Amino acid sequence: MASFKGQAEYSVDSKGRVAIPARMRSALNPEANNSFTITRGFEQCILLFPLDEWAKREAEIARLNTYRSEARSFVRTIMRWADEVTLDGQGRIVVPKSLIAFAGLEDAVLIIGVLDRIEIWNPNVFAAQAEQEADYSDVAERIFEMGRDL
Amino acid sequence: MASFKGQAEYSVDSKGRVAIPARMRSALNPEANNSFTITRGFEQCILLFPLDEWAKREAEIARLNTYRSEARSFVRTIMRWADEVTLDGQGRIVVPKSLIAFAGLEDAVLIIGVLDRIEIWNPNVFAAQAEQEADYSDVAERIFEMGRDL
DNA sequence: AGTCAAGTGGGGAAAAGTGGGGAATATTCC
DNA sequence: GGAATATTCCCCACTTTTCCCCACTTGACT
Repeated sequence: MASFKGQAEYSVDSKGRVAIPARMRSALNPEANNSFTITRGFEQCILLFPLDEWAKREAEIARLNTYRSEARSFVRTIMRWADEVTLDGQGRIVVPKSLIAFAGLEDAVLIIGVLDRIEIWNPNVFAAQAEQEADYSDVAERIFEMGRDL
Repeated sequence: MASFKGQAEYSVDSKGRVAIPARMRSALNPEANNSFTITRGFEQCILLFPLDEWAKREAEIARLNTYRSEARSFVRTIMRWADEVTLDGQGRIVVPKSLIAFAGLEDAVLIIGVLDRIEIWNPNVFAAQAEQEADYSDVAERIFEMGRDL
């Protein structure tokens, strides 16, 4: 599995292009074919899954029981926003307009590596919602304790 | 497991480079590949985990169910600050700007070996927070009492 | 005194990020 | 259907940052 990490603040140009940090590009498997499935997150942000990683997710989704109305709605929402994007020669992707609007992107974006996915945020939106989250030490302590147990 | 110990006061140069003490470098496993995952600590300091050590922690994190909102925020918070750094030919690492800012690093740094990790502090920040801590012997007493009760 | 290892500083080549032009392709509108 | 317009894609150019290498200093040990 790709292991994205780190953060960067980059710009969105007038054509809706966003550069993907070189660190994260080099974490891609060759099977991803320099491409991502781009979709909306549960929070107000954009998600990028390498193509190979997305294939696994899609398989999971396909297994859901679509005789249940809830499941149908869930699958519909996920797939409705999903699109495929490929890196250009400069290591950038073009973000679909609908997703730019959804995430409220303006000039600058915050790009975060989150293990199997890359998240793209409007920095202001991120700051606003990060405030509501639990304190870092509460969160981190649990993880680092876990490590110690191994 | 690597076992770091001791302390040193080194400098940060204009390029954000910090030398890692030779003692600590020689404590690295070959599997660490002369690389660390660098991240923020609970306190206002920077943590370095040898790559092999970090891999264990990351495996734990990857097991979390990211369809749960709490887990998502948890993983995002951890991975956002994490980055991979490698020793250069002179035994130094480049500290990411966001972490320099977080830890408030200036010209000098205090480097402390703490078992499985290395901590990097602004010496002034360290002194200030050390003052607030309870007396060393009181702390020791409590910690080891706890252990005995388990 | 000489050698060696360790820490420090800087120069230059290479890579990364940013912006824009223009051909090819789609889309819209008469 | 065809012209006009818009969009997409690929390429080139510029600036900044990163990375790799070399050189100097200091202190320990022989």
